[in-house]
Amino acid sequence: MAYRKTEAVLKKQAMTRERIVRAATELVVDEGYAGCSMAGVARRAEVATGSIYQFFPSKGELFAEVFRTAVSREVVAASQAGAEKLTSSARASILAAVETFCTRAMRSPKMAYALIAEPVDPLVEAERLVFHQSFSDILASAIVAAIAAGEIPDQDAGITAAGIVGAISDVLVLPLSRGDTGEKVLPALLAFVGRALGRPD
Amino acid sequence: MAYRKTEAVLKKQAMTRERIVRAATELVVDEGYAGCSMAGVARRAEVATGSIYQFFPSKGELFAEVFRTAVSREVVAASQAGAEKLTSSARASILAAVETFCTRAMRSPKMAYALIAEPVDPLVEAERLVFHQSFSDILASAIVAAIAAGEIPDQDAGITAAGIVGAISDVLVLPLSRGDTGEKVLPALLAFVGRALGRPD
DNA sequence: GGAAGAATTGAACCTTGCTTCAGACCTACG
DNA sequence: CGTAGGTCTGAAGCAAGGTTCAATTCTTCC
Repeated sequence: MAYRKTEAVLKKQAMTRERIVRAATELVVDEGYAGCSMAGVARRAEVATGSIYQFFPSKGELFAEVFRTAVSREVVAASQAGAEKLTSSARASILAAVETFCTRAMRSPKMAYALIAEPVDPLVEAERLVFHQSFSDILASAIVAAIAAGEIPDQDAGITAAGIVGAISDVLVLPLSRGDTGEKVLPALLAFVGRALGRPD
Repeated sequence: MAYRKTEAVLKKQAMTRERIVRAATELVVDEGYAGCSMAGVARRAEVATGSIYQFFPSKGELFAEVFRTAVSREVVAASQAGAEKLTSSARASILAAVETFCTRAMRSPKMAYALIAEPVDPLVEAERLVFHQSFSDILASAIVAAIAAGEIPDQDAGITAAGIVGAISDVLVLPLSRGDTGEKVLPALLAFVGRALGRPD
């Protein structure tokens, strides 16, 4: 046995892997999923196409990771924003989460469009479902809290949450797919969400 | 000149064309867009693969027509349902349109999923946007009427309409993608839409 | 330095399914 | 009938892009 992986090699590989994920992410941010090819990722990461396959078994798996990471980033940001407002009111907390999500989406429209609505392969599609679901779950628990606090009327929290996520998606999709910032829709969207939550009877 | 298209030939061709569109539509209803290949359409329509290209320049164009037809059918059904309730109240009219849409969607889940959310090619994707837009437009004008009638508070009708379409989509997507009927979500969804429209102050 | 073995390269390969097209078959009309 | 021209067939062609792999380069350790 004349060769054994050393610490340095492992570290270098980890960096390469990360560079690949970063390159793929940047490609989605810049061009959308449609503009992503393995060759393109390789070029941007400065590795050979074949090298990607040392770290990921397929294109689907690579981009599933890209999406998963992006999703978790967004979910954390939104739920943090919600948590910060929790002291004032449950309503405000929900609206803050929604607003944060929208603001961030408008900052990377291509990525947001990819996460929300762009056609992608099945493996990646699954991550998108996770995204809608995760975000919906955050809202749902906030909604449950708001109901308990008597701030909004009794309702099916899961449906309301899914409805809000859907409303955000559809309202943003057109602006986002154009690369437009769609800044002016935000107030109206927040008003919509506010009404959809309802007022205590 | 020893040949000139006769009435009978034209008629036969029109029938063939229609058979192709019908076969393609049935395929989407049965298998979703993912299960549609040109060979499959040809088999089902009992023509040769090549014959399809006598009527449609590409797969995208064929399915764009399939989607366009399906969309207009749904839009007509929903707006009719809305119009029928218009005498009672503008609110009721909007809710009737939404309910009709959902009920019909649940009857052909694969087609509904394809129209709402399934990954498709760009040409067909455009039709999907038209779908969301058309449905949104119907709701928007009903919403404008409701505002004018003082039944709901002043609001950006376009955003509310888009929000409602999005909410419907997202609430239905999970059930639909599973082929589930999702019957129990309808009341909660209608309640959501009702709240989102708002009550006069 | 050199042998053993791992990582990396990138051009060739392969798969999938849309599209084409040369030939067979019809239809119209003299 | 015959011929001119259209229509239909379905297997072959082809494009795009993901994946593979023989050759090369690098890493470890004696």
